[in-house]
Amino acid sequence: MVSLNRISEICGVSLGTVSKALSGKPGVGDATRERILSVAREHNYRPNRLVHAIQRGRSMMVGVTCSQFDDEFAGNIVAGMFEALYQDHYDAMVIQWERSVQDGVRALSNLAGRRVDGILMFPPAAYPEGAYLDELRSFPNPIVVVDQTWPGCGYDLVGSQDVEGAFAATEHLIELGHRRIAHLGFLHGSTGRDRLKGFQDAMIRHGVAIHEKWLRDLQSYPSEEPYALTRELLSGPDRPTAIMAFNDEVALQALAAAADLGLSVPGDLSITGFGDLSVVRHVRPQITTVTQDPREIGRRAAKLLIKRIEEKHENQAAPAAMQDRLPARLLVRQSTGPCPTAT
Amino acid sequence: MVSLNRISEICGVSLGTVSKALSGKPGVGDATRERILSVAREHNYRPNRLVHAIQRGRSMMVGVTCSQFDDEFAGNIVAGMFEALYQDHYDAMVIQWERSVQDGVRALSNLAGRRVDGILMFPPAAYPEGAYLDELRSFPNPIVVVDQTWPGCGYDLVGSQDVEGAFAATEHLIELGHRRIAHLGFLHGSTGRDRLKGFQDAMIRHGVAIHEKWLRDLQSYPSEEPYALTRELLSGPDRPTAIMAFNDEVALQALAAAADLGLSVPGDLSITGFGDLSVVRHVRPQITTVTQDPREIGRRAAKLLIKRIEEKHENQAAPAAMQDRLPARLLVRQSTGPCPTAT
DNA sequence: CTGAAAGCGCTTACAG
DNA sequence: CTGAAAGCGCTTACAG
Repeated sequence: MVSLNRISEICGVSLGTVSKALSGKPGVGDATRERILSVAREHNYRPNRLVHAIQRGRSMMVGVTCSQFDDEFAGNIVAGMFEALYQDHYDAMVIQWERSVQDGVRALSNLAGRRVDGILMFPPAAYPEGAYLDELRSFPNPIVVVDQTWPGCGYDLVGSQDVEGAFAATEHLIELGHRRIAHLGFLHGSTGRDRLKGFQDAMIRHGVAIHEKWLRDLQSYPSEEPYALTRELLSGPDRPTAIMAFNDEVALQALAAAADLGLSVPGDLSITGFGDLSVVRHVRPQITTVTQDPREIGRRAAKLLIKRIEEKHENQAAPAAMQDRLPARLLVRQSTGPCPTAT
Repeated sequence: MVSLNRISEICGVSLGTVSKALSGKPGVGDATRERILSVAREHNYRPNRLVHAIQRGRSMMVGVTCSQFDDEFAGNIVAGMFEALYQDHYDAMVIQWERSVQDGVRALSNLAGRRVDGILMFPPAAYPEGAYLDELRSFPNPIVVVDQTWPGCGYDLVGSQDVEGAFAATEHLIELGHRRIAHLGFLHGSTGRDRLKGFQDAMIRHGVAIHEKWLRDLQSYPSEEPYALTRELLSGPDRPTAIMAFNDEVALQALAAAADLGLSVPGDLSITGFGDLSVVRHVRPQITTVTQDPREIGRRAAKLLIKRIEEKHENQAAPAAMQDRLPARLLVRQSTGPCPTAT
């Protein structure tokens, strides 16, 4: 790539003149400007944005850490982030979280070394600890956490109303007459714990007994574990009539397990998911679920981060961390139905 | 973030000495080095990698353009890329392709402005044209295209053996006795055209007639169109006994359409997918499909790009563009079975 | 209108 | 062992 210097040589003018001409600043003769512009075009000159970043002390680059892209939810969050970042002329440097946790210090210090103006963090269930967390805390610019948080996190969060969504799903099952409701949860993460809380709240509110034996906690996820746990749950003599699953993918596996056991859904068993992935519409029965708006979560997180960056640049005092949780609404489809009459 | 300059002030030594001390170069007294290191640590100093990039003429950053992250296939490709990039100490700047095509010149010129050392391109079906393609051609560094290509592309490609995979799937249906085989294709993209070719090759090889009326071309994808097209295909008096779908998501919708029409799969209808997404294992019947290895595709693409970058840096002549296509194997599951006896 | 100089944050020969 | 200077690719006051 040609440099300004090279162009100034070619045109026989000084560096400063070329700079002014190319950035459209006044104070350059028309003929000179024309000549410079045409030479620049001919050589395909692009101003080096790394230099801008150094000079201004702002890279206009944001770090995005994400544990996995391979599902629709994460993908849409990231897509929403990109949308908002692009609008405000920020670029995104992406690092994969698993890696960054494993080899955390290097990945994070990379981000600091590149002088990113902030970090959008989509954390995995295994939240950061130890040296990694120290490195994170030493990062000098704003951080916004997305979807999931952890004890003592202290950063801004944009996520979903997990408690409320789970409450609505549970209430729906109760209103259908179900009393024997299992919960297939994922308690390693804050969203899973929130959803369990929504479940418990609804059960208590409606005076329905919670049976420990029907409460499960996924240990490794994603995996085939939800399928196995569901089979186990449904194989005993004393089985639940409804299962509230941590999310759509878990619900999908629960559905498969029910099918393999010859149980009809929703005839024998009702199942709810969480997230409204497109796949739950393409499956029969279509799964009753709770909507989330990952795209909007991503957008809002990026906008909030940009706001924090601006605030910091104007030397405003850092405001207290906030939580922005988007509504999660119940979407009734085909996988839930009236409780089968007890035998 | 403190600068070297600031640290040299604090320590009362020159810039050069600080630089040498922090980068572990010889020629600094032990006491001085200790003092500098401790001050740097205390102030959380991170060398500014943007400066390195300018000085070396290498940013150690690669641009990744991707149309969508919201599916497992794309997500794993990107994950594979990150894995290989990280190993060789490259970072990734990611831009979303839809955006970059729409507003193409800005996004690409961004990449050039950031001086990325190369581009990993995961193109959408709507391949680049016009001003965008011009901008792409003017990009001075290596480019590797992934999964899908376009007429006159001219860049290295890492993808799958789409023709062979589709051939195997079709042959499988033929061997099950099917003769009335529909193809739900997506001919806007090269992968779709390749899969159609594999289909045609197998049909011709086995002397099975291809019926135009059972050949469909999805216009908008992703969408609900596959569902609608399948219903149409299956509703006439003269319906196929097997459908070969462009990919797993299309197959999933075909399965839903069949279920809604009361057709049993594979009793009345056989369906094949392509891609081996995890969801096709969690659905009943599990879908017969063709495996792809997106993670390895991503890894290889990144490695190839890095190789090209090194070659270029050693002033080697640019080698001819190559295609690296990974095996796509047939995976028989539950959605394909013997052709029902004609009535 | 044009140029020379300082500076952003570094590294790397080269003096002392 | 330590420092001063040049240079990477720019921008921005400030002279002329």
